[in-house]
Amino acid sequence: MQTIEIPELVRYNHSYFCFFAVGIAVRYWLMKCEPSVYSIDDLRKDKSTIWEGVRNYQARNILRDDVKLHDKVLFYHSSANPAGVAGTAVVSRESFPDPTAFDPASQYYDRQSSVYEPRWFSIEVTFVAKLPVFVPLALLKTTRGLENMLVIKKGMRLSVQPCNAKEYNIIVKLGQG
DNA sequence: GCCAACGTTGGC
DNA sequence: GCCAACGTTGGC
Repeated sequence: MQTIEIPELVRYNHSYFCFFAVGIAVRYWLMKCEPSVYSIDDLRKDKSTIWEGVRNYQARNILRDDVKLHDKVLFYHSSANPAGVAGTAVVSRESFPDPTAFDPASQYYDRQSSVYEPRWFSIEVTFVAKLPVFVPLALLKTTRGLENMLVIKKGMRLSVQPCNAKEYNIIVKLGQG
């Protein structure tokens, strides 16, 4: 797939350009991971990783169809004490069949997923930064401008969630302390 | 297509 | 570890 780079365009904070840029502009995502499985420190060490093992259809569809090269990612630690945003990453490869689904030795193996008709999809993300100050969920819940984030909604379990530039920037700023 | 049972997620 | 909230499975 061909990528269209429009850094100059997105830099304009002007409604006409923003409207025009919809569809090709960089998108923003919040991606959950249990730090006991894979943390922001692991990503910093590895530099890049395959986002494998997503076995939820809604999240699968997002990974397969919506997450694009250069999209920005908030790396969220779930099931942690406390849970919250630990860092940022960037999408470095667009959707491809999740190799763990084909691997009988993997805990994510799915015999119903074939190479010819893959059921599950991955992307690759690359480390950008670890936030100097961890941004806990409790703070997300009380920060103005983040009211519409999915992650603060009760019962929201989607592991790959859309967010926007405003929310991303607020959280990154919180993470600077 | 309904829905109960079961499994998983994830905050606390 | 608890448990509420979901998502999936499978009998009917």
